[in-house]
Amino acid sequence: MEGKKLISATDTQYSSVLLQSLNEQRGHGLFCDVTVIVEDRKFRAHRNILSASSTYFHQLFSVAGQVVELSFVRAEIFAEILNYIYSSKIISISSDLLDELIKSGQQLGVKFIADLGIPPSEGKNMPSEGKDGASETSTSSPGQKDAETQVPVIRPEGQEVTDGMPVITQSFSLHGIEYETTKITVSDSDDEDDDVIFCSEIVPPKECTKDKNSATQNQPCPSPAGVVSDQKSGGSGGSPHLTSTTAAQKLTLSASQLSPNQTQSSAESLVSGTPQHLTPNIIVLNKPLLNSSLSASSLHQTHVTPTINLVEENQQPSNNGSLTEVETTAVDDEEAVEDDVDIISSSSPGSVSSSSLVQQPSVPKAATTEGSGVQKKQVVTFSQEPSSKPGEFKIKISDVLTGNNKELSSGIASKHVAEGQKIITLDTATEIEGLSTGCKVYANIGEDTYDIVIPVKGDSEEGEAKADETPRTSGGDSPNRKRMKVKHDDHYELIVDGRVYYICIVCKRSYACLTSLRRHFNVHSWEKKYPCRYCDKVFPLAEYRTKHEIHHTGERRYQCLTCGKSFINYQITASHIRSVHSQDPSGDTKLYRLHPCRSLQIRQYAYITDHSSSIPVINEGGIVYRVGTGKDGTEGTTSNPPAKQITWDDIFIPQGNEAIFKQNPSEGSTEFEFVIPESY
DNA sequence: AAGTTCCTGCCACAGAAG
DNA sequence: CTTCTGTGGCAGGAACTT
Repeated sequence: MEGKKLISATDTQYSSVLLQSLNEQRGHGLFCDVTVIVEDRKFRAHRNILSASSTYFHQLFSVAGQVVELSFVRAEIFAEILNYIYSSKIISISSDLLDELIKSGQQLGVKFIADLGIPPSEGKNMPSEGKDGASETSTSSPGQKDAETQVPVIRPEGQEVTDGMPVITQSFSLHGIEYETTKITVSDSDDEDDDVIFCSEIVPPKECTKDKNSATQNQPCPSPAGVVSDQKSGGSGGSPHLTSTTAAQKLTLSASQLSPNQTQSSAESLVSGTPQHLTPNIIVLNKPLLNSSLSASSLHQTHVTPTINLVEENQQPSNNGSLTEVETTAVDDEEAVEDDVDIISSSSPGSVSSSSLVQQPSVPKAATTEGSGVQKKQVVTFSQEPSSKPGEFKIKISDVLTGNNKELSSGIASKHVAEGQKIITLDTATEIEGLSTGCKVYANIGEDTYDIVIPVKGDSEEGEAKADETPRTSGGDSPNRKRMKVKHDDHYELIVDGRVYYICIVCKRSYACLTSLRRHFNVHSWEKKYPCRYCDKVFPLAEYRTKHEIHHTGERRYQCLTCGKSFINYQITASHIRSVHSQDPSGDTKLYRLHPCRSLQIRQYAYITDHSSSIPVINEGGIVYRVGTGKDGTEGTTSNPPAKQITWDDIFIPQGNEAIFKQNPSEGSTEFEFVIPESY
């Protein structure tokens, strides 16, 4: 041993080469495992890279899936940030975007960018907690106000600061900075590679904020989900954030109505939610009645919205906590990870933050509030939905503010702040889902107690947090996984009077049937896409496509038994029966006949996924055709996998790939053997 | 007003797993 | 064979578009 020399070698080029390589991969979409949707653009990237560079993503990916939507940053800005992440450089960015860039950098927890503009001197004092500090000061500092005046410190290259503060130089290199990845201990299993998580922010970009009020009607910020082709934003799916105003979610908006300061506060909290964590928190979920009423527009305000206490069961039963709040005592370690309450949330207050639940007329009688000792979350509100069916009402778990305005919150907030505790405001149930997987959450509404069950990650349904025996096999396709069973983190469950409702984590719609929710969720995730074979439209639901295609084929399956006329769909048929025959089509007697579908093969399990192959193949009813080249509609045999695979780009990207779906039926393409129904 | 699309509970079917 | 899960059609109401 003695005689041997120990040799060390450092490849100084390695990191840069590696980064460059990764960037190239990104450029080609190679190995990208996450899609970040910002406005109407989507960015493919690598989770590892993002999470390593951004505390925000680090946390987000512990719960998010393959698709993430950010609404608090503009695409243009995000592109810059992404470029930085993959190149360590910010190149020639317009100075007027700097403020926004910095702000976004703060929100995303990209230290270098977040720290741009902070004078070195100040920088030194920057809390290592990066985001934390940033968040608190963010609203006031660098980003906004000094905007123009605040010119980032620019120094000659050689003069870099070694204390870790970034300096703007020509090359923008970061020296001496150590990202504290350590603080992020959250990482639990990460694996969730499920569906989609839409992230929005409390303080939306100016433009967005402005319209907030009108947000209900329009989408202030472009939404990705809707993104797709011509489709009308897939209904609700559209943009979960800010927008959705579908009936089911009429309640939303709340956040948007928040007063400036409210918004701000929440903003802070959100921001803080980003990178900081691991602090015992008080989760305050609540929302001022006033606001709620406002927000919900006319709908409910007449009704006084009761305050709900959400109680999250904690390991520690004994929790004093007054009704209003309870602090989350440090949870057991084991669970601590999973619980990081603060983490999460990507949802935005400003965004859709209400959950609606159709409740049965007969509301349960107070199930005893079991949550005796537990962590309580002061929560939110509810509202009765006048327009709903009698007896129905919607539960709204809405935005929360850090205690400043509400009676409750305020008290609490200050109190705990004083105690040095962190008050995390969670807005919407999204957070609940994010933080309490596996925990039971109760919502006490008036006399009644409802359970909110966050399905254990990994095993979707069956509500009751099945203690997650198998922390999910996650992406890791464990061999014994049931038929490609997909893990879904697409919902949480709310149990009302023994009845389970499935709440979409994205838009908060409630469903009585999990299958309905699953089906619905695709409008958010677009995990599967159903392209029309006649035109370039793509649908998130097979049925939509089917109905749409019927219009291409012209088949009229619905026949009026009274006059014999045939119609394309039920609606027209019913309309005809009502107007012409003055009868009620939905009555007991069948007034129409539905002929079997002849032009389209029914029940074809053909859809497309993002998965792999780049060669689109579609298999419909035993016919396999290639849609890529547009040349020959090679027909194959049935047994081929029914997958028509294309990438996100094929769908989302603009006009470029339209060809893919253009089948040009007019050419009499042989691929389609549609039978023109006689009735037509 | 008519037509079209969306939504969601319900149901049946198909295929994989046990 | 049974069970579980995914898938998709249907009804019928609602919202949206033309």
